[in-house]
Amino acid sequence: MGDPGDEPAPVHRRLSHALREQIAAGHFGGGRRLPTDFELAEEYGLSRQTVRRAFHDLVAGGLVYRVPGKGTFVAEQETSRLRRLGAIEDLTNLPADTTTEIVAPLRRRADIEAAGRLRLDSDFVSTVAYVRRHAGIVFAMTIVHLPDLGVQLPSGIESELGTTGVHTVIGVLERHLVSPVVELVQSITAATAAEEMAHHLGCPIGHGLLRADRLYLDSDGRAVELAITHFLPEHYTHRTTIGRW
Amino acid sequence: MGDPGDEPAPVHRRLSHALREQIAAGHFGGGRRLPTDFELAEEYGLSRQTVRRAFHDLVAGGLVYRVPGKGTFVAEQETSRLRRLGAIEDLTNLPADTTTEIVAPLRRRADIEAAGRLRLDSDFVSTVAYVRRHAGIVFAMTIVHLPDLGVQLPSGIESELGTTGVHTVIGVLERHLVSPVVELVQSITAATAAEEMAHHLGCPIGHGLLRADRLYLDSDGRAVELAITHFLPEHYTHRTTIGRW
DNA sequence: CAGTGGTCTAGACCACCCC
DNA sequence: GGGTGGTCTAGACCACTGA
Repeated sequence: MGDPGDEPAPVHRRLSHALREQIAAGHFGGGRRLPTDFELAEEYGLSRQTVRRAFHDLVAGGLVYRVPGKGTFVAEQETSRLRRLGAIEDLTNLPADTTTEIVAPLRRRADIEAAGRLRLDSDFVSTVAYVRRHAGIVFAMTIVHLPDLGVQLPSGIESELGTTGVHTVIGVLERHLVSPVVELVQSITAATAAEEMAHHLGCPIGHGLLRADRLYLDSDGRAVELAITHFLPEHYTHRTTIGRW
Repeated sequence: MGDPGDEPAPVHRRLSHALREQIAAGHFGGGRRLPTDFELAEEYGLSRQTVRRAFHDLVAGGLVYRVPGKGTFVAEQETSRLRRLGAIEDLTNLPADTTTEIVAPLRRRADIEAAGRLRLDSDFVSTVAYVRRHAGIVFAMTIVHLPDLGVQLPSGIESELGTTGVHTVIGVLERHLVSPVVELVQSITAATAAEEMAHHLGCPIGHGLLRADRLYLDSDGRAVELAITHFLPEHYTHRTTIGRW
């Protein structure tokens, strides 16, 4: 009943999704070349334009780049403190060498502000907090607010996010949702470290931090997660590229 | 000589450029509908696919949105402290009700770090600093570094950026460049206000600020401007949207 | 029902790269 | 010269909107 939400995705999107997964699995690692338009059109029985449409999305997300006369290549990994967000899927898995550690367990409680930002009728949200480490060094702390979803919250959400967790909350959560997450609205601003925040991040009180609010929306426009992350500017820079007039 | 750089832009890009300008001029103000694919194809003598390609860029930039069965509409303006960057052209004109005031005049001097980030052989850059106001309130301070361009620096660059200026430096500069600006690399992090910065921004020393470094590249890959802006978080939030799996 | 945007195909020409 | 990606065309079918 209602909308099943399982309308078949367009062919070009399924192709770009398949290519993303193959890239993530390292099938084209080390700057090796991807198949050409014509090869993929042949392999999947598609027109070249449909293949190009799929590549267009990957290029826009910064995952690959194309060179006229040469071919299509996997973009080099961003290293150290630079992070690029070009696709929602980049958020469902933590980058290599990054782990999370829970500092406040999942608890259901009233939070008017978070509930309002999640556009809930109720004032109750479930909240969990954790720190993120890269190469063993804490570089951020995240507070996640989840609405009362129709489904039971995944019971393993905490154990799955243990010290050596490699998934983000949204990555774990998404497997339990009926509608997929299709949009992320991100607001970035600056903040200063209060006492508890400074304690978890290992910085002085009053230290300048980068604050990112990320609101995840499913295909029905419902907010399914609000994540508020404070980054240590010494260890994290948010980078975006705008181009192609 | 060398490369003239005046290779004709693709038709779809010229169309999207024309539509951008008409939108900026208010031809489709107040959520009114834009022409349909077929109308534009007819008017410009193009195929529908080419028109769609032009619209795709505008949609990706967040300038317009399309509703199946209804039409194409200009996206609502972001208000107050939210700012969205979807296209380089958004940077060449200041938003409405925003002005600039020079606080340090243009001067040529040695700056190894800035020269390095502009990838110059020389250590000399020209630097100018100004504050930005919105509705009369200072919300940011920008330091702009310019390389020694082949051309004479526009003599009117300061007067053009007076108290009531409506152009950004890159907007003025771009009219004097041989190659157009086609790419912007932006890094965002947090910083704290030093004494002079705090003075210009009217905030306490040590106040948390949002710092954005913007490097503008022309079509030959040369850096033509490095702009370092510190924003007051109370009056500015950087917002981006990621979507469409 | 006509009109809209979303998708896909089949074919073409071009500039560029590399052999 | 063959292969690559970039562009453009002409036509088709679909789901959805709104009168």
